[in-house]
Amino acid sequence: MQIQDATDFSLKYTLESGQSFRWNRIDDAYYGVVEGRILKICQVGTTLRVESSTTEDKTTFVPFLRHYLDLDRDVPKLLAAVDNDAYMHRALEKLWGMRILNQELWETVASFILSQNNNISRIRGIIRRLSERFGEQLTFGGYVDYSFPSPEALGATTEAELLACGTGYRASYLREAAAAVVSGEFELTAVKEMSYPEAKRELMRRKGIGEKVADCICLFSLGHLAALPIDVWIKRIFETLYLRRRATYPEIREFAHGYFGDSVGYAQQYLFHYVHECQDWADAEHLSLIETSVTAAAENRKSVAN
DNA sequence: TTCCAGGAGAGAG
DNA sequence: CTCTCTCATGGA
Repeated sequence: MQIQDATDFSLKYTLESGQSFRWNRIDDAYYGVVEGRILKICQVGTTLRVESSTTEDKTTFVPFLRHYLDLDRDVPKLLAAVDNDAYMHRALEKLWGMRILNQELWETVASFILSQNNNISRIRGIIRRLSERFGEQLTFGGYVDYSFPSPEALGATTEAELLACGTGYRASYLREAAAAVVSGEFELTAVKEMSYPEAKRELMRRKGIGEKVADCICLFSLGHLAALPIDVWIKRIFETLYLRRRATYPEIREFAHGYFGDSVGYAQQYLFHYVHECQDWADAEHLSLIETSVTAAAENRKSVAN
């Protein structure tokens, strides 16, 4: 199966930017588990070659994939709207084509509950062990992986079993969220229909889901591009580059929304991954990129909006 | 060995 | 509202 028109798309940056924890690169192909099947995806130019471990109906599989990879959104247009300064411009150039995935809701809820006060490589390890232990085995040629565990599977475990997978103190958060989904108290299908503020508020009713994790779920699963997950890196980025002072989370949120607008979630993802790819992200040369343009860019945005 | 990581909850002020 | 302390884990 192929998608021929993957223009302005980078499989590498999309799958390696810390929004999904389930992809592995082997040579030039990416292997991952998406909603109960193993996918192998390979990008050559603007063509994506996709293979699945299960038999797929092309009429539904292609739209499913396009939505997962956010290929049906006019991302270049939206990125133009956040291209406000020379620093952001450099991030956009380096990571051009990175898109924000639309991932399955339960897996995203569970994954980002596990992400708190944790690092990406360790989150990946926890999710792999949970899937091995509580998911179902999938095979694709010689490649073996496991589906993400259902709410039923995780809700029925003990915290000791979750701890054995390395979840740490987040075990109770995960188990309780899973049990709430099973009982019907936590309605994921309803959350999908909600606006961004409603969905965020509903998600934050769960123990272990605060503002940052709720924003990750809204952005990486529900397609709410106004969501702005502020982790230690995003805080550091805005304090160092844009505000040039220590700032509270509400201050950062207010500035970022005013500066980048409705697609601040996309802007955030480019900045987040750029500083992870680039050790000298805050050297004098980089700092000068914003100094010269932040004021003008803010004025420009305001005049465009009016 | 200490520090850090896509933080959140509980408590105090 | 803001600040602080704690939480389990393992790689750097």
